[in-house]
Amino acid sequence: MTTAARPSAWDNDSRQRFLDAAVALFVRHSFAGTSLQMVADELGVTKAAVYYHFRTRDQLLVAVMEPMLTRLREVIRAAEQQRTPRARAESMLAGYAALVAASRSTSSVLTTDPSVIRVLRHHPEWSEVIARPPVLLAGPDPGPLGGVHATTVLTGLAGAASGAPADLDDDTLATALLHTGRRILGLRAPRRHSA
Amino acid sequence: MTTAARPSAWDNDSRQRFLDAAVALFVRHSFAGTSLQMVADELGVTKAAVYYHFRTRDQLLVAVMEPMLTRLREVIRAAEQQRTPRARAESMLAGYAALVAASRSTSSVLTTDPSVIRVLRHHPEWSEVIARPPVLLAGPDPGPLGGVHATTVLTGLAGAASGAPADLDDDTLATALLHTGRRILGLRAPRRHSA
Amino acid sequence: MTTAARPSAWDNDSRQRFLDAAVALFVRHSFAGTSLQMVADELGVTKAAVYYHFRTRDQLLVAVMEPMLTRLREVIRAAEQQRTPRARAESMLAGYAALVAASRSTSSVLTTDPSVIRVLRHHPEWSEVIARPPVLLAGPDPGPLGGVHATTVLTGLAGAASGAPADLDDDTLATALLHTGRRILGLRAPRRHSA
Amino acid sequence: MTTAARPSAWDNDSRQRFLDAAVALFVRHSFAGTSLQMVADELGVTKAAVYYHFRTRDQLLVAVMEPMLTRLREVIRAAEQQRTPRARAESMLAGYAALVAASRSTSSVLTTDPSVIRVLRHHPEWSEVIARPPVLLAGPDPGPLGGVHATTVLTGLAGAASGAPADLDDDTLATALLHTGRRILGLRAPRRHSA
DNA sequence: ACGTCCGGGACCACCCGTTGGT
DNA sequence: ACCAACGGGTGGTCCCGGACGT
Repeated sequence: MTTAARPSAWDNDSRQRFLDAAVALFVRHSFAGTSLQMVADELGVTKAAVYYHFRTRDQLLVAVMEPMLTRLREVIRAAEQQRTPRARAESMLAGYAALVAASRSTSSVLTTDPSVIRVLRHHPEWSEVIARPPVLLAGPDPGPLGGVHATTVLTGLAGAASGAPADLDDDTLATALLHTGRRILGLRAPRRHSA
Repeated sequence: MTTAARPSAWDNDSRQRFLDAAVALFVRHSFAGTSLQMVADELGVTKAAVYYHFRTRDQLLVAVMEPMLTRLREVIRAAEQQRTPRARAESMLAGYAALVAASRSTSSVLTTDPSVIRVLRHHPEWSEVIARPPVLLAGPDPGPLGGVHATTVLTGLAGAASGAPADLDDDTLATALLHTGRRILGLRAPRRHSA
Repeated sequence: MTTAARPSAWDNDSRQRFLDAAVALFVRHSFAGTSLQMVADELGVTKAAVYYHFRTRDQLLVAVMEPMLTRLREVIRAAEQQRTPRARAESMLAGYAALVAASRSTSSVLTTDPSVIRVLRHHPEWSEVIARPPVLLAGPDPGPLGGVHATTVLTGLAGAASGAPADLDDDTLATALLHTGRRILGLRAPRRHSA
Repeated sequence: MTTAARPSAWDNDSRQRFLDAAVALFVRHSFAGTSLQMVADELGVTKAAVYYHFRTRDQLLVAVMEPMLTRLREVIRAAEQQRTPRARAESMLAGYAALVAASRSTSSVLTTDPSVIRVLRHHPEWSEVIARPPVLLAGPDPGPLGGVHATTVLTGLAGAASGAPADLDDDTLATALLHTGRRILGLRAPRRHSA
């Protein structure tokens, strides 16, 4: 009974296999270059099986990105509760570094593929999540170069994470990315209150 | 005679309109998401007109990327003539910063679109141009993080250039990107021989 | 005991809900334009539920039409027992008017949807029921216009019945259609034997 | 030379072949039951050829119905210029009888196929053409049966025309339908001013 | 008496590339 | 230098039917 194969468990399991296959293909061929047929072939099923779980290709994309976007929303929320622009940028940066280190593929797809951004912008619940990070990161430097540096961080860290060797563990990578991000933005490591 | 209507001049002019339209669409929809029909519609002509200038869709892509790749090849060549890894990285970085500032759209397409990289890899004359920059930039830091920083520079600067405000002139942007790149790679500004 | 919950009673009840939903959709979208999914959605169940009651889509159609076709067969049988062509036409007309008034939706689907006729023609038990009415109605006028008038009656009355206001009761509608049909066919009201 | 095959002539000719094939299939299978593949197969070409002339299946339908709808609009316009309800109904009826006799297939498709009506209703330029005829025909009899008779005429005449023998010439059929229509609506033949 | 998940196939829309004209 | 027309094929959507579970 402890290992009873509940339908819902199988359900999630089966669904996850589609998601994993989809990310891998998005990374290699971009979203627009990935057909449902390719996803189906990757798993040895037919397109109808994909269709059962995701009624449209856009919904497949949203389902793929959702866990990462949810975490990103948390990061944004935490950053916006800081009191100074500098603290908000530092918080956003640290959260973002940890996020891209943990979700290397999806992060890179999110920041690089214009088709992905186009789709997510049409989903009201995610459009804000896409728009905020650059603003938060550019906060301490409101000059024209502030935006440039923010973009450098967002695309650079995501690109670096997706290209990092697989045997580099998430924490190490996140720390390295955090330090790199601070150098780009000109932030100094904040003093910790305790320990 | 100087302004003689040479066919080749007209030719190049017309051809350039297709190239410009294509880049703009590649940026907005990625390469895989851009059809010849879209390019034709953008210019108010038929697909056959596109096909007259470019025999295949891949050749259109190559034609779009070629000027930038040629310059990139020059940058690589110049960098490889430096004697120390540090000088090679510095030279590569400076050339790359100037290049992406001058070719903002194409650079970003090159570094972010997997379909583009796939196509160029199949062209022997360009595959090397794609493979060298990370190696040169990672030169001074052969540890696992060297590659991470190199990737951060390549994707970050390109992303920043493509997102930079249009009224930021190329030289200012290139300088800013160069400084950012040095901070990422941990390079110090080299002493100039003169002036 | 009379109201005992017999399985068959429940069965028929549930089955009837599918039939009703199906007719409504056939009227709005034609048979070819109605999918099993639409029927299922209309009732808030899955396709499997539909499939449990009707093994194929064609059988769903036959089940929908069957009550009406059975009655139509009775009408034809009664008409063919009359002795003169005129009496046969009058009998057929009266029965048809009453029938379409009682089965407004199904009648209109039967006479107007070519896909429906095609399916029923493949069912030997119903092909005759479709073929006879025009012949019986055209009986008194064997000229080329006889067939025209017969068709006018068959399609016209069915169309009128399906478009009639819902608060018009069946008897009133049937009487009106009967009179209209007589005018089309040039029939005079027959003398009744009694009462 | 007088009959020189101008491109435009060929153009229209080719397009007309698609339209003719489409009507025939709509009559036999209804609109929803007719695929572009069936149209293509009927003419021995590929779907792309159909797609070149009509960008969507709905546009093919509109193109098929357009000539008839244009004539119907004329008929409506002429009818609405009459002064009495009776004269409007008579005018509408005469025009409709001539129209369905001349466009037998398309008329029957228009009045019987719900999918067709649905599509045309989404086209603002035609929705009025569909809505007016019943009103004009029911004019003289505003009771609940007026609408019933009007519908009987519209569906009945169209059905009769589509089922009429092909060797029945248009004028004879139109006259017969006109007389039938008058009997249904209870109209008497109007006195002509002259001849 | 249903829901879950999926195979196999058709549909429309649209793709890339070609031919033949002008 | 360009357009009209089309072949051959794919992409995304959705269909009918059915195996399997409960």
